[in-house]
Amino acid sequence: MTTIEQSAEAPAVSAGSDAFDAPKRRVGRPRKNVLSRQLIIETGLTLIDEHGVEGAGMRSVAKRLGVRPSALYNHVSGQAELIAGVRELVSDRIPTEAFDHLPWDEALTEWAKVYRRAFVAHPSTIALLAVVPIEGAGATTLMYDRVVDALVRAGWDTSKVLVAIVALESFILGSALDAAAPDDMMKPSDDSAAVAFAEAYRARESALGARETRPADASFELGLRAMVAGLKAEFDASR
Amino acid sequence: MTTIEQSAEAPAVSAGSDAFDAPKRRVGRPRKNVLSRQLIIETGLTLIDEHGVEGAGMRSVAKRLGVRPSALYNHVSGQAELIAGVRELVSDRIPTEAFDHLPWDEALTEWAKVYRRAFVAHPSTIALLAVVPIEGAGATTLMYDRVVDALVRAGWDTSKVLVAIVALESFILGSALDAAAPDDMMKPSDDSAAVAFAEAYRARESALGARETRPADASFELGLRAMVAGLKAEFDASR
DNA sequence: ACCTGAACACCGTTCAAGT
DNA sequence: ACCTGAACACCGTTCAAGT
Repeated sequence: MTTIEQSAEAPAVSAGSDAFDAPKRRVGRPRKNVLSRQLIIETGLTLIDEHGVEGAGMRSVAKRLGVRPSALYNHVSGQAELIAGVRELVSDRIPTEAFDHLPWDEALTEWAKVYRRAFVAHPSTIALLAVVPIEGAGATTLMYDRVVDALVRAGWDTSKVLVAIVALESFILGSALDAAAPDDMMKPSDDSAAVAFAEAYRARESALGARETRPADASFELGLRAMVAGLKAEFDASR
Repeated sequence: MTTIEQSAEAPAVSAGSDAFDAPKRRVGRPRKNVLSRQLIIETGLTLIDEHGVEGAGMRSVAKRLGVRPSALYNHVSGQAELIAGVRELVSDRIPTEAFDHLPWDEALTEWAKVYRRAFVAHPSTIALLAVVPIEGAGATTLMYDRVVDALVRAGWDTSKVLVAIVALESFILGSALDAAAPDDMMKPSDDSAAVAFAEAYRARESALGARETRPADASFELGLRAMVAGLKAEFDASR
């Protein structure tokens, strides 16, 4: 209400510089479409990368596209579909070629790394997608299919393979979430009563500082090594 | 605005049944405080449990407490502090006694289970807390201290112990996130081209259905076993 | 079919006024 | 110090009107 009144008060010069607002298009259907589902979703991802999840609302996407918010509803059903679309967009870029030429445990390690990297590149998306259900027909399902197929061929029990993949995926998403948080998220205060923790915090800092490694990356590497080794031990024992 | 006008239109009977709205309190400081920081945060958690995260906004908390939204700002700085408070409230309930009488690897397994359970009991909080920075002086830090102390006493390298704990924590939070999602989140459509995946999905279904186990629980158990075994192998090898 | 313009029903937060 | 009442600056979404 206020917003509308304000923009109605100053319809003057349309100041060209960096303004994404004030669509100067007259009413009625335009001769050529200015929007598409894909364009809207790509814009959503761009805005998420620039300003975080809360910067990618319907009104912000519309503004960036030089369009009124209501115009978006001709192409997406609402914000939920926008978010689901962004999720698919990000996960479509996760390669699975490692399973073509590597032993299953090494391929799984490679896959986990690129999987996590895809989401760490868009930190703000992580909390979102973990919650959004994937659509049954999407490219994400095809990625799972590739991984399942490779593990079954390698000798994994068909009824257990998904359990293992989901376990690994939980670790990947949790690690991506951790990577999205600031490095000093759990920095102890100087006068902290948690002396053992404070000591370990400092020891980690100097150990990682030498190698220029982020704490989140170090934890991911260690955890991935541990989990894959544990899975392999269980796999070997069962045959 | 609309809300205010509506409640002003019907100030009539104060209909007692299940109405939480329309505070019948006159202006000015009340003789006895009706609010407190703790009460506000506990109400926040209650509403999250009842209606999910989006059901616990400032206005909803105020309504449940029979108070105007602006009254909350006398006790919390805003929504961010409310959420951080809820996080602390949930994680304060995670016990660490297992470290008193069990070997480190078994204690770590127990801790992971109760840690995950605390958040699975409040599914909607999970995405939140993973992102919210913990306050340096809170009870969460003291929990970390307890775990670090136990592992160091057991012989863990001081510079590596936090790396391992954060790795395990990533898995725990990822698993809690997974448990919060519906069981059929990745159910393949009947005509899916992902045949290996669909086959594995059915095989998992019948294997777990026999034991009445949720898929998310099975993955957590397997992943936890694998990761702790992997950590133990690396620990044993390093001494 | 696909856009604008206007409105509806919400948010979180600020602040003066009252006790 | 701690509440109400009113307002400000936002949201997502709906829908009639225009082409």
